[in-house]
Parts: sequence; structure tokens; C-alpha cells
Amino acid sequence: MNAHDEELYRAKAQVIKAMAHPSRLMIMDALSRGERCVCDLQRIVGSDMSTVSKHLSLMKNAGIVRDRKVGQQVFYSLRVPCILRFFDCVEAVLADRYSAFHVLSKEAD
Amino acid sequence: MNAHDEELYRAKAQVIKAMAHPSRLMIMDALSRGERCVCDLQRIVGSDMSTVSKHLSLMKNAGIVRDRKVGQQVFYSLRVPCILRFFDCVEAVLADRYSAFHVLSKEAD
DNA sequence: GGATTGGTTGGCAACATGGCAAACTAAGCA
DNA sequence: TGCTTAGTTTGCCATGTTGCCAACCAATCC
Repeated sequence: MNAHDEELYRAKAQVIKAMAHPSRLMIMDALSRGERCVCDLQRIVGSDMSTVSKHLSLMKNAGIVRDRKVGQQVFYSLRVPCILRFFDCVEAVLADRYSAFHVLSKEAD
Repeated sequence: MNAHDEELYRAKAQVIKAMAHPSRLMIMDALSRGERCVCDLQRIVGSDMSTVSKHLSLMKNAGIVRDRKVGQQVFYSLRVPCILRFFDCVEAVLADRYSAFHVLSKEAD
């Protein structure tokens, strides 16, 4: 494990960490259906606008979203579409977890 | 946004969070090449065994890995292979980020 | 100019996470 | 039985994350 690899793993972890929050997942879901202004996202997420703004700047920093200012509003959109396919995989993990639990409960009968 | 959705987003975030750490990414990379005992993973990651064990139990709890005890050793393996494809996407994010930075530096010339 | 609207930033308190060390369990060996 | 090896758990501390509030900035409207 050399220094370059360490740095690469850290960079990857940063990107993944930027997705690892319920509000940020909601934001990504919303953005998957098109560009949204911060005010829209605030309504969707339901937290303070400052909180949403912080989530967005974190995601922007990680390279997940892009912003575009139009007048007073700032519109955010997804930069890399492939992350959406990943959500199906996360759901597969949950389904697998659930079915394993199910099998265990049946065994317990 | 109902309570069920909230819970679903939280569950998804938990799975993603379980991947969002450099050491855990190293572990997943190693496991993608086959089952490994904790001792192997410790050498690969290079931290204390107790630390590696904590990472593993967190990943197991999230449904990412499975464990199997053989004698004194505990072997871990990946439960859901699709997460590997995701890493390519994370690399795409990094590449996109890098190229955007590159464009900016060229514009600065 | 002043007031309003849409966002961002800084500060801070509450909470979660990571990592080391020490105590512990369980299997194998002598 | 006692010793060693492989892992897990617990405790503790340092560090990071989150979310609210208040202050701020910048565009628009009057």
C-alpha cells in the first residue's frame, strides 16, 4: 500500500461519504428527475435552507453536483449520472438483508 | 415525504455510510478478489486488528459482508457483488472532477 | 436609496465516528 | 491443565459531522 493508493482510497471515500446521508440521498433522487433550485430542494428535504445549502456545497465539493446561478436562484444538477444505478444496488443490499432476516425468522419457528 | 420513505432513506444511507471509509474500501477491494480472514485484512489495511474487526462488524451489520468461522479464523466475503460496479462510477466522478480542474487550469493560462 | 427574496457562511452545541489499548472469548496445541 | 493464536468487545479520547441560528451577500423590486 503506497502513498498514492492511500490518497486514492481517501478520495473515493470522500465521494461516497458525500452520498451517505438521508437528506443528500433525497436531494440526489430529486435531481435525478432534473435540475432544481435550492428553494425546491429545501421544500423536499424539509430542513433549514442553510442546512440544505451546506449539504449541497459538500456534494459540489465532492464532484457529485454542479451549480448554475440564474438571477437570485441557484440551480443544482447531477454531474455524473451513473450514481443513480448504484441506488438499485443499495436496494439490493437492503433486500438481501431483509430476506436473510426472513430466513432467520423462519428457522426460529 | 412520509415516515416510511424517511426510514428507507435512512436505511440506504446506512449502507452507503458503511462503504464510506478508506480502510473499508481497501477491505472491499480485497474481498472482491475472494474470501479473506481478518488476519489477511489486517495486513492489507495496516491498522490494529481491533480496528479492522470493528470495520468488519459495521459492514456486516449493514449487509455488505458475510462471515464464516473456520477453526480459529473468521473469513469474510462480499454479500452483494453489484457494489463493485459502483466503484467504477466513483472513479468516473473523480475523473470528471479532475478533468474539470484541468479545464480550469487551461482557462487560467 | 431601502426593503425583500434566495443563498451562503460562521459559530456553536449535540452527537457520531475512529482508533488505540486492555480485557475478554474461543479454538488449538503441548 | 496451561499457553498461544485469532478475533471480538469495551472504554476512553480525539476528531468529524450535523443542524440550527444569526449574520452576511447579491439580485430584484419599489
